[in-house]
Amino acid sequence: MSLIQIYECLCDETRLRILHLLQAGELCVCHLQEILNEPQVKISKHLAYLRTRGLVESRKEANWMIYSLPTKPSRELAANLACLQDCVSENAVFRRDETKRKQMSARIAAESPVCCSQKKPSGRKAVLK
Amino acid sequence: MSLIQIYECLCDETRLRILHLLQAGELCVCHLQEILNEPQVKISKHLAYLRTRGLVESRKEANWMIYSLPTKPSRELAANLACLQDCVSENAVFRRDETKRKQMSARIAAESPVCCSQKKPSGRKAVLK
DNA sequence: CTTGCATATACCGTTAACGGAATATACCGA
DNA sequence: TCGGTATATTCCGTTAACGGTATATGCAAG
Repeated sequence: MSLIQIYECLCDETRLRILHLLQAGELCVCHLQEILNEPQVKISKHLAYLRTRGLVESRKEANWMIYSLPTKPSRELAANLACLQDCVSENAVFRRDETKRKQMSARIAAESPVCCSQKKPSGRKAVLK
Repeated sequence: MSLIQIYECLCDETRLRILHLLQAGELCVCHLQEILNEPQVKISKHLAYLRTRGLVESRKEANWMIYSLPTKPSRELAANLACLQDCVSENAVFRRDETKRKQMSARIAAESPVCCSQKKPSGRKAVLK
């Protein structure tokens, strides 16, 4: 993971929003989809982009893929993620993402057995640590 | 100058080296050319790329164009330039650029009336503040 | 006003990012 | 095994970055 590759990953707003959200903790694809309000394929492809370059890690849980920031980020990555947090801390789009994330967490915590799409209770739920 | 645009500017090694060098002070194109050892057109185009996005400023002096970092950088730019400095401080390529810059400055200070190409003394010299 | 140097721009080919549509895969519950 | 949900991948068209070659512009010395 080179410095240039890090910057390449930071060149897209969707990826910036994903990275910003993941700094508050791991998320599955459908939750990202809900928060960012973007089509699944778009989220999925940006996550693949980030994963192949080592900016995020993923683990499988049932049929969800849960994405998170690396447990051991390089010095360059850590520095740039910190810088990103600083840069977007007052940005409306990123703040709204945070808010939506909190609302979603609250909904999940309230035991509403809904994962993402709010279509039907399914008895299943992505469990985030 | 958006945050995304800043990251786009940071995606290329030549541009990173230019920005890193400019943090130690302004430079003209031919000096950058000498330090980076890259063709003139490449340097010039990357400088134009940076200039149109507000990452560098330029002023004309005789027939030299002298490039520098913005006198009033945005918060995002300042943060990312600081981050860049931190990230490359131990990188061989960037350190070598610094060394070459110092050698060049010493040569100029020693009154060798040569601007860049070392071809012929011309009696002219780019004067850096 | 011509010559030479410094710099910028136009043109071209190659490559990769990006988004969307469609499809494939994987897993779970019934 | 079947249907549905979550996610990934393939295909495709558009766009922009990048590097190189050639050329143009601007300026200064003589």
